[in-house]
Amino acid sequence: MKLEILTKNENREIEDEIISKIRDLINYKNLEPGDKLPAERVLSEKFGVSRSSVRSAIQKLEFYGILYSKPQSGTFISNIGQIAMNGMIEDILSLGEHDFKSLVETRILLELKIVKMAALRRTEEDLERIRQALSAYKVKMINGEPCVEEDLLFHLAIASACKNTTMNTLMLLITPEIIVAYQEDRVCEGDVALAQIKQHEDIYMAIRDQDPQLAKEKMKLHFTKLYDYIYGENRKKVIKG
Amino acid sequence: MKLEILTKNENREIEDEIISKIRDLINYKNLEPGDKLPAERVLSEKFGVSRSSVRSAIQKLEFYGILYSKPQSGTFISNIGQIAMNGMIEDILSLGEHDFKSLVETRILLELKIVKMAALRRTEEDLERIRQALSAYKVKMINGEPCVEEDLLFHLAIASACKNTTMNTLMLLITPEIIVAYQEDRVCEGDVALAQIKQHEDIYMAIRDQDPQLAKEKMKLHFTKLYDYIYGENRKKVIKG
DNA sequence: ATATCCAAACTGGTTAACCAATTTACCAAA
DNA sequence: TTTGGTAAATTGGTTAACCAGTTTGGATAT
Repeated sequence: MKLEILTKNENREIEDEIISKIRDLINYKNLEPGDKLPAERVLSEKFGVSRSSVRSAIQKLEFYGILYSKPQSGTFISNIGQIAMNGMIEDILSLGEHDFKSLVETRILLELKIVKMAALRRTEEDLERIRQALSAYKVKMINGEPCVEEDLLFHLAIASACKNTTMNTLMLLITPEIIVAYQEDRVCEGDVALAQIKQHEDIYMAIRDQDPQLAKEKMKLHFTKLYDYIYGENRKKVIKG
Repeated sequence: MKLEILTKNENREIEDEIISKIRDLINYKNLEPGDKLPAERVLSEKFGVSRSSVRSAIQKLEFYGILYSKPQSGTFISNIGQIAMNGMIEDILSLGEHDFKSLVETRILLELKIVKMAALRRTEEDLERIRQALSAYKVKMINGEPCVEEDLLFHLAIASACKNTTMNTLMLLITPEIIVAYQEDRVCEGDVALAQIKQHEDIYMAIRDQDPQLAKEKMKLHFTKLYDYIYGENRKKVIKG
């Protein structure tokens, strides 16, 4: 277990080091957007690392849109300026794990917007999918079983209905971390369970009726509860009041 | 060029197909969170694809938090339930490129929140970084040079100051696409340039004075201009009025 | 002098062999 | 039966060889 962390850190450090070296190379050689990076083999030799390490570093920069690779041709610098590139690489290097508070803050921000858009743009298929997710959630909830997954699936179904590809992707990205953070089998009981179900049903009905403002209000209500749970007294296994 | 697209599509299709097969395998074998996936070699043979293809698919699922790999041990299913996993994989498979409108919508949503948080939490170092970005932006702007990069660096500096790791990461993710979409060398002239600079300065000063509400207002002003530019008449190379 | 063409070198992508660490299975000793 | 240790098998990660296009540079014909 300890080793795993070490390995990950090591790998990360190696990857980041290569990224840093690539940045230095671009700066030193004054490469501009569209210019070709040295070949992977050359870089691996110059940096004294394996070619696959270089490749993984390049792929990461490619993912962030800073580089792009053309097969049988080379790797090129994207059409963003040198200054912007430097700043972004610095940010990429310095970004670490997400703290739970920032995750929840972001989720709330996203979903208050998403639910409005979903209310306006949802199709019948979206509605049916949301309804099914809600149904699965209710079953678990009533039986007193853990239902974090079903809860978040409900919200993901809404995100899918909002027809904003970017926001949907971002929700997909941050959702797993939230699920894991919640994973300790938290359940609700009695009145609270019923209240939670009602909140979800209210959201669903607002979307069904295509009332964006009401949907946002109901989502806000849903989140005030969540906010209390996050920032309130120490987290409890069972919410009773 | 055509080939590049084909190659990418092909790759993507292969990767998605493998992801789909992995999902089916998990469902068929009823694997639960924490269970170990078959070894990469086994999967590559079973699916009739190369091991590196399996690896890239696994890495993608790892990025989305659905799987995690332990060196010399195996690949395991993350601590999210089977139902949630299935829904998320379906979403991942269906998500494509981001349309420009959704990118801008998301950016605006994020930044209106970010700028408030930045005003509250910025350190002196953050402020200095923002100031420098603003300075670089002004120089280009006054000289009538393209300054999209400097503009977005200014905004990224603000994002970095908001101290929300998740939002900062998301900004880093969506920013390059925006830059590229804007890249056609757009410049402002005369009064418009001065107005743009003033908008930025207003935002900077609000952050400096730690006035979140004012910062948000100024950012909103900045974005109404942007919104017009996006949704208004056909995009122009030079904004004059 | 210029345009055309072809082969050799170079490219990123792919495949297969290799490595070190971990897990597993088994056997001997208590 | 339980325990300890050891060696073989299995793992994800790494490296090196290979492949199919692309680019390039110069030889050749016009």
